[in-house]
Amino acid sequence: MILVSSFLLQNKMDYLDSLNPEQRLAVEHTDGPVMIIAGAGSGKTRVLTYRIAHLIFAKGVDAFNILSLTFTNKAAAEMRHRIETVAGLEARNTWMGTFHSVFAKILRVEAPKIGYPSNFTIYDSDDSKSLIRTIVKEMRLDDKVYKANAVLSRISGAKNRLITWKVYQDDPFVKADDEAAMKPKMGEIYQRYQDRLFKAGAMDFDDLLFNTNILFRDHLDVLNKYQQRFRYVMVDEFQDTNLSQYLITKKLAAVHQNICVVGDDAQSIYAFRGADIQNILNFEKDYPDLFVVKLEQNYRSTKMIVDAANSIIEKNKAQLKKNVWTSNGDGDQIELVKASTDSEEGRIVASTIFEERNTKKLNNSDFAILYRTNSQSRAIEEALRKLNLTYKIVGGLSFYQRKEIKDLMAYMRFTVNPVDEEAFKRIVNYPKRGIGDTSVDKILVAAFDHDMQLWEVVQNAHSFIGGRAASQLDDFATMIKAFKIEVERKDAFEAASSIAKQSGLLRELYEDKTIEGLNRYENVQELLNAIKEYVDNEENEDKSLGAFLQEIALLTDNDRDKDTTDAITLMTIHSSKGLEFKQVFVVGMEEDLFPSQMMMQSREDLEEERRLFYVATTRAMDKLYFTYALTRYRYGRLLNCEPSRFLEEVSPDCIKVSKKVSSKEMPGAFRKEGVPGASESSSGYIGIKKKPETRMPTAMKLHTPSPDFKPSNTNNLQAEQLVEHPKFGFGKVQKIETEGINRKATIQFEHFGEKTLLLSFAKLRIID
DNA sequence: GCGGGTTCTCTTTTT
DNA sequence: GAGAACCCGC
Repeated sequence: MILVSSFLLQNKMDYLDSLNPEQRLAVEHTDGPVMIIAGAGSGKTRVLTYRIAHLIFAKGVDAFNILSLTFTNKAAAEMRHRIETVAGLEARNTWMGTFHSVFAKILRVEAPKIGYPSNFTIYDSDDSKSLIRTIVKEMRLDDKVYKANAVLSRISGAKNRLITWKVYQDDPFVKADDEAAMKPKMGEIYQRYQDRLFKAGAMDFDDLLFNTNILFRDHLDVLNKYQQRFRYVMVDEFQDTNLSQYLITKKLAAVHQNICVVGDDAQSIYAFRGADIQNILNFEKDYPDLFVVKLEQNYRSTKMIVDAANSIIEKNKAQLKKNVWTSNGDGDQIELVKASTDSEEGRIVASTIFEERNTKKLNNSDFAILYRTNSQSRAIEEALRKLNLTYKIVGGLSFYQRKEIKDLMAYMRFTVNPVDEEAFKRIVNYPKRGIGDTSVDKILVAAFDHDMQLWEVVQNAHSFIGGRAASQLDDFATMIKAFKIEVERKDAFEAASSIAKQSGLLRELYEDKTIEGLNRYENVQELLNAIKEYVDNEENEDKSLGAFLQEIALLTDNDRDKDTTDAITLMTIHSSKGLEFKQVFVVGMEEDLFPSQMMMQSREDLEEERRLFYVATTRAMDKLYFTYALTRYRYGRLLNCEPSRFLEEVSPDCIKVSKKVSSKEMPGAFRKEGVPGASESSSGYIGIKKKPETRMPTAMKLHTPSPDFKPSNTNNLQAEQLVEHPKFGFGKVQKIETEGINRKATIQFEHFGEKTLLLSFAKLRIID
């Protein structure tokens, strides 16, 4: 054992020599608070890996005392793999995982302390939304006003900032906000939602973090236990942490103060999930004796790509100063490709890959196609299939979101935790057993009225509902009881197989002989295989079904083992973070698509989209393409598209207009205008058509709201009134229109011209 | 309670 | 364009 260690140590020391001075500092400065600002392609994962190895070998730290938090399971798996190659099996005891998975694991042990069962269920966002819909219905509210998505994101935002429903309801600012949005019942929905989750023994994604905070706040002995255990805490992708996550890490590191955060503010792209870029910008304030290292040398990309990326990101105001540079070769300019339609865009991308692959002897896996939204993959896929190019899609509709998978999982969930309301509703009448919506409603109402547990009501169905449905429910309860016994006695795989068969689910699918039906059947088999693998894996100590469910609830499609065949990668820019490819296509570079129109509410939003653009750009090692289409099918409609404003923000020296342009439409129409400074191509000068009036002037500074800005109740807003908008500044109401249940106000703003705003969204201050 | 047809809604990113 | 919600007749 000692021999092995010293051999690895020797090995590691060789590796140390291969690091540049900054990387080495980041690895060797192990104690006290450290912030590593790691520019794109600066060898961040390598540094993190060696840092852990260094802790174990050079400093003699027990791997058991190291906690390493990442954002995706994939990143965690990658890190674990790399550490084992550098530091050997000893590193296995390091706690490594996503925030959600690590704290779910802790909560599984400690949950009873805060009143939850240890076999609590984790609700995914579909479950959450369904529960919200139920609550909105029960409260007899308009589900067009209280849309599940909007309500959930509001609640999620509150939880990520550790605002309880009580605080939420008592806060006058929140109240004013909700009233201005004409959603005054939001606080009550939050309260009921939380109550129902609790009764169902369930936590949503945000609760895993929220409740960890509660646990650490109310049970100092528990906090102390983990503080002692995690002597070294590391956080990767720190720019994407939200307040809830940040406070957990801060608490954990409070005793030993060995906290190391790694991140790049320029790659912060998860504000919609509550990530707060201020965490990284203000980290220094929390730790005055902070040691900061900047990794600025990019090892990944050509000089051209690094320059282009820098020219993009420098437009942002909110950022830490750094100077990313590379000693790599110049490389080619970025190719800008215009297509007439989205399908032509796909064709050009596919044929370019086909040619490049053959002339440069590249593999499919050297190419990636990145887009802003998942729905854009369709047109690209079609084109790739026509040329027989192998591709794989990362993300998109997840395996775990498929109906058949959720159905089987719901059976397993309900068996393990028979108060899980969402699981119950899913399976009680599937396959059909004559228990309709009316009976289900009666059961739920009975549980609510008598303040009884769902499972108790189901077992005593005769006392609450009559006739046929009651005896059907008896059979259902008997079946679940049988499942419970199986779960207790057998391992996850045996129990799950038995549940799949006995429930009739497998038969139901088997009888469907359509292609989709066959697919569904195979998917269920695949899930069972996954369970088998889980059981067979030596590393998993707890082989119960409950343990497996815990594990799987936090997996996403990105984490599933894909075939290792050589394939082109298609994914959203968000999923591409941390990856690299020789050639990258960023498709759909159209205004309103990228930057997304939904995002364009404020300067902060624009800056986040720009960071996303930066992330996309810096994935490429050798060659980068931007493509856009002049028309695109979206939601079944053919839209006219404007090229993205981002195209104009890239340094003109870095872009050339591609020869691969629209076959149907040659550039005559746009010959006069053009990308400022873009070089000419042999086939003509293709430019960017401008329509400035549809754009928010980027150069113009957005209004800063008055210090006492507070949205007014806009129910009685009328024409001629003066208002202040937090982003657009002062303006005068022109007219108010009612469209269905929506009210719209047309406002003439001092600096931004006339805008029509939906009153349920706009936060306006009425000036008396 | 069920099945089939139709209408409506949501179209941003993920743990 | 897809999936959920809704409606209607049996």
